[in-house]
Amino acid sequence: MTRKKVKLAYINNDASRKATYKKRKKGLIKKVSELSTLCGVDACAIIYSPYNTQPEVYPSPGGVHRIVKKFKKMPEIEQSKKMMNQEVFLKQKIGKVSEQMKRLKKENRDRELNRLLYGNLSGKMNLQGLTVKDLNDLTSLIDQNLKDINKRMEEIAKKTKIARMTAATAAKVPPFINGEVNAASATTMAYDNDRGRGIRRDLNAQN
Amino acid sequence: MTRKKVKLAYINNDASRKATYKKRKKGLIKKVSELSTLCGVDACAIIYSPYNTQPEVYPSPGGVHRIVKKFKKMPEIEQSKKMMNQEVFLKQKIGKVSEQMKRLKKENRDRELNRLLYGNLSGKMNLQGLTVKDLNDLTSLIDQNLKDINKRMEEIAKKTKIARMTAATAAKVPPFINGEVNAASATTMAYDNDRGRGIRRDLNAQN
DNA sequence: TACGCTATGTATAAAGT
DNA sequence: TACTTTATACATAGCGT
Repeated sequence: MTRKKVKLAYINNDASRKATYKKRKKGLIKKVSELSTLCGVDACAIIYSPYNTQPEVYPSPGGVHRIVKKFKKMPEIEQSKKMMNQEVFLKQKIGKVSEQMKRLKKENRDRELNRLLYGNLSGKMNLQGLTVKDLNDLTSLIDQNLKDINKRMEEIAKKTKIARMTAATAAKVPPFINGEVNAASATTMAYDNDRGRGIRRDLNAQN
Repeated sequence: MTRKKVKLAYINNDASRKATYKKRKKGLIKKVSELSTLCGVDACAIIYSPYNTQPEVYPSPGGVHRIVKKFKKMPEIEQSKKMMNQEVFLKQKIGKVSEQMKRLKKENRDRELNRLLYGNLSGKMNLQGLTVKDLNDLTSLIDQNLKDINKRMEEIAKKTKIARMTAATAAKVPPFINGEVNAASATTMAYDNDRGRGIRRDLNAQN
């Protein structure tokens, strides 16, 4: 069966178009009806099609007249205010999608940095190809990772109830359970094993 | 997360109702827009809600006016003809559901008869509790089963390419591959092993 | 031509942030 | 409160009858 992804455009094939019309009109009317019921709002729909001489409406001709009357009472200028029309609808949609794209780009970049970090953990990192921003972000990333690690360590320490362990066993753990390790010290820890500290000072100066 | 099944009734919780309204209104407008595009029809929707002083419409105030105007031109009597309104919509729905129930009942009955048939294949069938209709249906069922079996046999015979088999092996198969076995002979075959043939004549007489 | 089926796409109820 | 996420319910395209 393998259903296609619906090209949002006029359907050229007459039979398909009619079939789609029938199905979607039914679905649409159901939706209007549900919205009215669930949210207790006044809503109507009018659909003109070549398949019926009369328009198909919801909720009923009378109901449509009542709602339309209410609509007509407003001056046109008022009607245009804060109203959902095609243009606004599309613009909002575009805005949302742009936002999402931005997020995705950021996510991608973060992943890339992570890959860089973990891919080089055991060897020496090659920082030559990175921009200043990349390096700063990498620094933040390391900080965040260390914070996460320490947090996790504390959780595990609590859960396993270190206090009840023998002195000999507990002795192996202390470095990780002595209270919280803040961001500054975490960074220091990271750069103590690298040439990074000097670089970071430069970067901070540029910010 | 486990989404509930949507009780089609007014949502009492204010926050939920508003959330649902926003989502569904958006979905509804999208649907109207899609119907217009895909099928090239004139359609509009007007929604009044307590969340906006102005009604929310599709496609635009101007477009709505145009469509509404067209609608208002018709005499009310004409509008009621062949039009989709709430009542017709519900009646059609009820009709469809009734049809489906009918089908399901039939399906259930068929299954029951099948169970009866196969559950008694090796022993003697107890036909005492059955109605005349049950017996007739059971007869049809047996016919159908035999037809299916013969059809399947032929398919298998073709697939395994009997012609290429040795004469010794092929000799075991002939009874099932000698052309098509029609309904009448299938029935005969079935009843040759049973007292059923007599019963069937009686039943046919009653029909 | 219209209707039923079913795999797949889409809408959305809840819960999280 | 509004936006995002996730699991599920719901709508429906393409087929077959």
